[in-house]
Amino acid sequence: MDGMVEENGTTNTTNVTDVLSSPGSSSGATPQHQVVTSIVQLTLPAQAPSAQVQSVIQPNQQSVIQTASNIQSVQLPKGNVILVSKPNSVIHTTTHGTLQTLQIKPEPNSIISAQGQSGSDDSGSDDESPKRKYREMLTRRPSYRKILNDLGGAEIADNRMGTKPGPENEVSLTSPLSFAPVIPAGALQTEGGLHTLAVSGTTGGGAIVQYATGQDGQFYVPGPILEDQTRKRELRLMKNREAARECRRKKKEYIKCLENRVAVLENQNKALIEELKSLKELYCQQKTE
DNA sequence: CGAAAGTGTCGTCACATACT
DNA sequence: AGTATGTGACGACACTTTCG
Repeated sequence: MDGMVEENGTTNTTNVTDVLSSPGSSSGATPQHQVVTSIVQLTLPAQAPSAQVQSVIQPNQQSVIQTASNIQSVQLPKGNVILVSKPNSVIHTTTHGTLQTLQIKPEPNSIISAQGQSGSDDSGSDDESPKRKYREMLTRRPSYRKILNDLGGAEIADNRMGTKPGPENEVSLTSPLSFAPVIPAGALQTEGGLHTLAVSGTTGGGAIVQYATGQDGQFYVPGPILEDQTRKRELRLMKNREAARECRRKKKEYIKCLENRVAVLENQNKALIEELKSLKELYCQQKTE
């Protein structure tokens, strides 16, 4: 990704026509690009059935498409559409030597479906109810996984780091219990001779433990119940540990993508400013002649 | 050089949401 | 309703940087 930013540092607008073309261009072999208010039309020449572009694409957001060879960037304002004249065309994006495929579907209403290398959860099961989709849009910020997929970073997201169980953190609850003398008020419930106790941890957490009391008043924890609770808790902690790692990794990736996006947009801005400057100079030159 | 401050990482908990 | 999952928040710890 970092490499991508550096590559994008130079924008050369002279080779625009090498990759992007409009359907109305006179020659199929020398394509051109056309940006119409909110629609970018692409036509791939017959000789070039696929063209490589780099992209920072997010649905419903201003997006950027750039060629792998720094040739051209096309900015898509929010809510825009890419039209490709050839149905079933494919746009490959390159990031760090890996490919992401954007499949252009022939249906008029389906614009682009992105398919990362992982090919995981993007199977396009559109049986989601509109109600659910609406609610999702309104209430839940997209997960990093989703955002990354949208950004084309799915191939990175699946590149998991090695996971180690971290035995030093696997606190065993099978050790002798010593909570009985410090039972807080209201934390004890009894049902059928079996008591449920809420135990507070040292770091603000807690656990629910069940135990029974014998005839001598001593309490004991039924073995199978304790084992089951311990096992469940350890399993939950382990899963959560993994989930936290994954979440942090995705968050980092997400931030990296955002930083790359900023870099790309800054470069574009710089190029546009330069272009404007030279056009102004040209205009002043012609005016004085 | 040692203490304090800053930074990064990790495990855990709590909670919201998704799923079954 | 119960369970699974994702993620923000928190505290602990290790490491680095800064300052006197």
